[in-house]
Amino acid sequence: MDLQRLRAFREVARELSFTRAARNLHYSQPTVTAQIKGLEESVGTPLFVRRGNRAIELTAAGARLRPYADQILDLVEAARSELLTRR
Amino acid sequence: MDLQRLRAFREVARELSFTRAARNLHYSQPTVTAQIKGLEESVGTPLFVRRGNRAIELTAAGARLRPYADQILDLVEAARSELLTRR
DNA sequence: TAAAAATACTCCATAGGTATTTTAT
DNA sequence: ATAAAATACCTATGGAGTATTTTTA
Repeated sequence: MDLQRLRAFREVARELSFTRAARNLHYSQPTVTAQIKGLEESVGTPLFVRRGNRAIELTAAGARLRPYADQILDLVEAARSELLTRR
Repeated sequence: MDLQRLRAFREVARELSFTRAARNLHYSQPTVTAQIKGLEESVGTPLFVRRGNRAIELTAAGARLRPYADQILDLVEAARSELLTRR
């Protein structure tokens, strides 16, 4: 569970597509696939249900993770601008 | 700004010592030094004031970062146990 | 059959370590 | 003089890419 993977997760969850998420994040599709796979391994459970070329969907675990990912990444953003603004 | 470095930062801020933080985190002292250096570069400002063998202290920026680091890492922990407990 | 995801592979950057030097009390 | 941090150096892992194959609607 690292921030890069959480960002990938957030984007894939938003887009429900590895390919579109990859485009938005400026990664290749296999890289995003690997990032999600890595995150799934690190949390010990699948986060998306895959179905070939059809749209993917969140698992129950994925749905539970989502708000945490959002909060964490928002906080990271807040921390960063806290440090920048008051320099 | 990644989670590993935030963990190092939290521990160094707690201990006010790279050496003790390294011991607690099961890293070598140079590794923790490098982690903090990397974090400082990534946020663009020093987080600790060094003084040779004397105790180090937080800079103003370090002090501002601290509560964010704590919150972020607590949330990560919460997310992890959320996924584990309700499996 | 066409789209999207998965796999196979390659390469390089970086994260970690050990050994040593520098610094400040 | 000594304790702590910084630096130099080396290695191995993993994160990124491209090319290709597999899958299923």
